[in-house]
Order: sequence, then structure tokens, then C-alpha cells
Amino acid sequence: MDDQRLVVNECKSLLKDHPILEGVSDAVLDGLVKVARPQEVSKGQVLFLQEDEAEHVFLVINGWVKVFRETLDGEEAVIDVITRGHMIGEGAIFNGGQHNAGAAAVEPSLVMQIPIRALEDLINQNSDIAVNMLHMVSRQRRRQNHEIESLTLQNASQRIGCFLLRLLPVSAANTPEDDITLHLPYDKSLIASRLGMKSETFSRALGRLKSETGIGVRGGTITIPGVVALTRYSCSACSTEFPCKDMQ
Amino acid sequence: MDDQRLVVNECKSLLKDHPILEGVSDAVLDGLVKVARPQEVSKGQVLFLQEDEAEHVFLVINGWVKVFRETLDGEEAVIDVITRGHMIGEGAIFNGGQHNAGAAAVEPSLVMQIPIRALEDLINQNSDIAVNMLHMVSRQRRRQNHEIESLTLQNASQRIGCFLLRLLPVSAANTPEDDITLHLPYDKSLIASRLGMKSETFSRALGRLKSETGIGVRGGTITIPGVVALTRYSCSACSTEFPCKDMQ
DNA sequence: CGACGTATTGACTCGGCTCAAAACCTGTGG
DNA sequence: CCACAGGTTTTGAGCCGAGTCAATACGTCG
Repeated sequence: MDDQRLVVNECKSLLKDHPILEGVSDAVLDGLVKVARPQEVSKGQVLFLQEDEAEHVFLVINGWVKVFRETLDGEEAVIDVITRGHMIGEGAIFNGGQHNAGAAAVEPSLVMQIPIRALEDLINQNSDIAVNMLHMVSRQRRRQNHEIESLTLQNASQRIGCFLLRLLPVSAANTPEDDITLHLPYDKSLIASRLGMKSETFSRALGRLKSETGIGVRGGTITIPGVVALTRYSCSACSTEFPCKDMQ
Repeated sequence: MDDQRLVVNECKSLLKDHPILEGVSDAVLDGLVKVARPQEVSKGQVLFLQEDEAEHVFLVINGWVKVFRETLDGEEAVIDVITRGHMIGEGAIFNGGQHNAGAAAVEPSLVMQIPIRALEDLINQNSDIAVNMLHMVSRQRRRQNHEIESLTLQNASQRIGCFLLRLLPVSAANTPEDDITLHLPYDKSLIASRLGMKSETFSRALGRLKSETGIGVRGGTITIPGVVALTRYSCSACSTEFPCKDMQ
């Protein structure tokens, strides 16, 4: 199938462009591309569960995948929701080959499987990759610091405001008076879990945000009459102001 | 001074034993030891602030140091509290040389300054170190995942229980019926911030924990009549049961 | 003993959760 | 084009956990 081949090529080019492989020789790169396999996943399909023996690391090509932890009594905490270009499961490499969170598609998505052994070997043999990987993990750590701060210091509405601001292109900071329209990348209920609240709370908190900052809400479409008000409202309870670097 | 020399020697040996330098040649190691300097810090003394240009990475030799973020309107979130053998500030290496959190001693402590450039060079030249570092950062990330989960899914008492369990030696899991006495490593009010709650809430929540699990509290000394009850109470709202590996 | 910092307690408020019902979408088939 | 079924989102009422502010108790060090 020609379609198939197109997909494979796109995967490869996305893989090659991934920051983790920056500066790596073509030979090594081709080796990795050869063992990587695209995989279509349907909505709700689980990629792996926490404590699973890790076979693969996944690179998201299209769609959205949530990373979550599930408690013994059945509650779920959404740690992250990721999309195109992001990698999941690589934590297992340094965790005795065991995943430390689960992952599932939240809509039909395309991911690429990379055998964990292949990546592991690469890291050990190629110091560039280890350093690139360090960059990546450190950035994720910074994001998580921000996450922890958010959960302890911001209220529900402020967290939503913060979430919206992170959806904007960084360039929006240069024209803080301009109107912007964006729309939510995935279900409100998922955003709610992502932000550590219930969907009812999300709904009400979004209402409050609306009246406090003058944003408009119609379904999943948000209009922002300049980021100034939103920034003032959300970033006051945060240690870093819009545009929060590294936080997209 | 002989005292001085003793300190220096202890620093060196602690540095050499640090997981980040595992498997590194003596020559390289000595080079690093040579540029590292011990520093005494008094209670409350700030090591660095968020957004500071990072000059040094710090290795804690003795005492306790908190890592925190401060919001624009003056609130503080304690991200972590660390002690002997742990490193802080290394995140700056991958953040354009800027710290992404502040650090301050919470009691008189001894730390070792390591020039950030020295560590940076080491990482780039020595792939072992990059890999060791990856291990370290990945572990920190796992801890943070746990932190986020805690904040969203556990109530105040459960978080305290979880905190207590993490203070225990892993071996306690083998004799779950035995009594254990431990005492809190630092002020209750700091533990409270560390767990994302106010000290009044901590006090009340500890009371609740006491009546729910039968632990005893006298000042900073806690007695646990077997970890079973505590585990059942705290770990039920958590994705991983005592003993939580990597979480100490 | 007095003074200071830390911890606890009490009374009250408020944000976010729960449970239940209604409203809104979106896609499907008649 | 409409009706209907399914899911998602919103709204309502009531509750409960954690925060706030203020007063009191405790501990330790001078």
C-alpha cells in the first residue's frame, strides 16, 4: 500500500528530527529507524500500564495520548497529555525496564514503537544521545516542578488560565493586546483531570475565569481579548509569568 | 586547621561515592574534587534563587536544604527538602545556566559547591557521567510523578502517612508487625509545606491519622505499631504500595 | 522566670467534591 | 430533514476538607 509507505516515511522523518537524535550520524539513525514500527491506536486503547515490563518506547506522531497513574482503589491521576513529537515510556530505561505510569490514547492516534533495547544501546554507545536525553528529561522535570507549584498554589480558575496561556504561541507575548482565538485540544473532562480537578469544577471555574478576565467561551472555542488580563489573573499565583518558557 | 581538613576529606569521599560519579576514572574524579569547595550555611541562608545565573551545583553533606518556588504574590511552594548525598541546582545545566527553583538551608548545614562549568565539561566529555546523571534525573522525575499523584489523589492525612512510610528503612516491609519509632527529620511546619498543606491542617490531619491508624505522637517522635494499618490507610489512594521504591 | 518560636485548638469561611438532573452535541438511521 | 441515542458538559443543592484568623499551649533557651 502506498498509504502505508507514506506513513512510514513520515514517521522516519519525525524520528530523525526529534531533539533526542540531534547530531547523530546517519548510519546510527538509520539503524534506529529500521527497528521502529508505526502503530495505529484507537480511542481509549492502552499502550502500556504502570508496572508493565517495558518492551517499547513510543513516539507520538499524531493524536493525543494521556499518561496516567491509577490508585489501588480505582482513581486515576492524569500526569500528562502529549502529542506529536513527544516521547513516552522512556522513563522505563532507568527504572529496571518497568514503566512507572500507564499510557492510553484519548483519540485515534498514530504512534511509533521503538524497541527499548535499541534506544538503550544507543544511549550507552553514543554519548550525544545521552546528553540529548538529559536535556529532554530535565525539561520534563522543569515542567513537573511547575505542575507541582500549580497544584499547591493556584486555584482551579487560575490553573485553567495558565493552561490556556500555554496553548498560545510564544509570539503572543509580543502583541499582548491582540485578540486571539484558540480551541481546546481535547475534551474538557480530560483537561480537568489533567489539571487535577473534576469536570464539574472545571466547568464552573471556566465560568469564573470568563467573568474575571473577559475571555469568551463557545463550546471548545476560546476567544481571548488580549492576554494581559488573563496573565494578570493567572500568573499572579505562579512563580513565572507568561510566556512560561519550556512549558508548552 | 585539622578540623577543616577533616571536613574536606569527608566531602571528597562523599563526592567520590556519589552515584553520579560511579565508574569514573580516578584522574577525572580528582580533577573534580580539586575544584569543589565546602561551604557552611546557617539556618535560613539562601543558596540561590530561582532565575539566578547558576555558578555552582551543590552537594549536601550535612543538614537539610529546601528547594522552593516563590510566586509573584509572595507565596512559596516547597518542591523538595533534601539531605546528605543529594545534589541540587544541576537542573540549571540544561536550562541555559539558570536555576529553575530557589534553595535555602532550613538548619545549619554543610554543602559542597561544585562549579557548574566543571560538571558540564565532565558530562560532555565522559559518557558514563551523562548516563549516571540520566539515572539520577529520571529517578527524580519518578519521585515527582508520585508527588503529583499524591497532591491530586490523597487527602492530607494520607499524604502524611505516606511521608512517614517513606522515612522508614525498606527493610521494615519485611517485618510489618513490628513496632517502629522514628522522629521527624525537620519542623512540622516545613513538612506541611513539603506536603502542600498549611501547618494547622498538618496538625489536625496528624491527629486524624493517629486515631485512624493507631500511631503515637509525642512532639516530633512517632511510634508506629506495625506498618500494616498505616499502609492500608495511606497506600489505598496511591498507585504504589509500601515500600515505594525510589521514593526515599 | 520570661521570651521567643513552634505547635495546637477553636470558630468560621470557602473552594472544590458528590450526586443527580437537565441541557447540549454529534453522529446515525429513518 | 427530523428524531433519537450516546456521550459530554453544564447546572443545582448540599457537604466536607482545607484554609484563615485569632487565641492559647508548649518547649527551649537565655
